[in-house]
Amino acid sequence: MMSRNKTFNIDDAIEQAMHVFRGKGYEGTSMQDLVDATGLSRSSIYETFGSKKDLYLVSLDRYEDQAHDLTSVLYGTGPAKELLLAFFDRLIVHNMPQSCLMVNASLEMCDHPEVNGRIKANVARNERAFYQLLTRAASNGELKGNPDLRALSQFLVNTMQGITVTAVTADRQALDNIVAIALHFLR
Amino acid sequence: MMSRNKTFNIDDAIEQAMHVFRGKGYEGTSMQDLVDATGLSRSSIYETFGSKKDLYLVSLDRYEDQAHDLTSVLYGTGPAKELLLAFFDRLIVHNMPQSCLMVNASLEMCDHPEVNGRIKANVARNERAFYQLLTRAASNGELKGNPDLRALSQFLVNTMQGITVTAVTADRQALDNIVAIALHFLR
DNA sequence: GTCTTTTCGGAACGATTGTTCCGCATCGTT
DNA sequence: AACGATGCGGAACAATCGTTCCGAAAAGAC
Repeated sequence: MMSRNKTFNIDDAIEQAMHVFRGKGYEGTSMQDLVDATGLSRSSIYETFGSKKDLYLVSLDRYEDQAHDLTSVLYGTGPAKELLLAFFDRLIVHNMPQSCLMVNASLEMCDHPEVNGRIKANVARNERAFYQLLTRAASNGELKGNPDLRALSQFLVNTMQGITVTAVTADRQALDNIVAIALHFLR
Repeated sequence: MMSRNKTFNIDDAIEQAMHVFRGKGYEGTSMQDLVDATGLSRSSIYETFGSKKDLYLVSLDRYEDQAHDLTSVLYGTGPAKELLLAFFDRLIVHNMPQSCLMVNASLEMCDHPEVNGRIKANVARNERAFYQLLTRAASNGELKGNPDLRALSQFLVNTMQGITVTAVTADRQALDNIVAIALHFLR
């Protein structure tokens, strides 16, 4: 016998919280920031999510969900080079205004086990996406030489993470230069 | 007619503060943390440095000074490949316990102009170090093809920054894989 | 030894932190 | 229509934040 329903949309609240965390980091975000951004009252936030950290974890999960849209490009059809260029283009656009929440979390919250697990899951998923693409590319003869595909996947993830940091200070041209060189292993 | 000298060593205090900031970030570090780490009283810290942020900026400068020791490897003599491998080895060792203060600052404090300027200076210095090495390597015929050395320098800086993020979750083997692939442009 | 200037520990500042709690408003249920 | 449970705004919580201030201790200058 429930009597009243929430007047706000939980998903919207998470979305707003995620943006704040992404922009200001965990420690840099205050509860007041979250109240302002979501439009909810403190009590509603605590009742719904439990704590600031819980809301942060939920925000990480939301971010991870949306990151799937980005990596989905890598599962497309066509030449590997085209797919990778499209992927990195989208990555750069995504990170030019403000950087990646996951990378942010890597540096700020790496010693919190719940956060660390999510980071590792994110990295592993990216690595798998690259690996899948590379095996296909290899069998199509799109790769120079006979590279270690697992190592190459790790290299591409590293390039990704570098770009989210580099994007803070560099201009678009520099980022494109970086991508072009990183993809030299392609025929 | 000065009457009394400081009983502490300012350089030591900066060193300790730098370690704290590196480990916990700017927002994550409290004044109490700095008091504990340096052994100074609050008043001494404020009298000597001005504010928490001022002490942070001084810590960044100290970090940058020490970073010179790392890049100095790139100015050595011998095959470019050896120098770069030695450089990345030292970079990895440096970043395995805890990540780079500059990269941390890039993500956490990028919108503070005084911080941003220092970050850009750090990136520019690294880029110059690579560029210098690459020009020498090019004239020695150590490079495959005829690459754009400026772009290649940017790529190496990006690889550096990626490694400081990747080092949080990856093991040593993965990092070595990444370096090996990143240096494929060498003959 | 006295004077004078600076250092520095620690108390205190107001502001803000994350969190809790209360009471009225709201709405599904009977 | 009355009940009863839930939602939620806002006041209040203790703790901690960065910062200031004051008084006693210290030490070079005379």
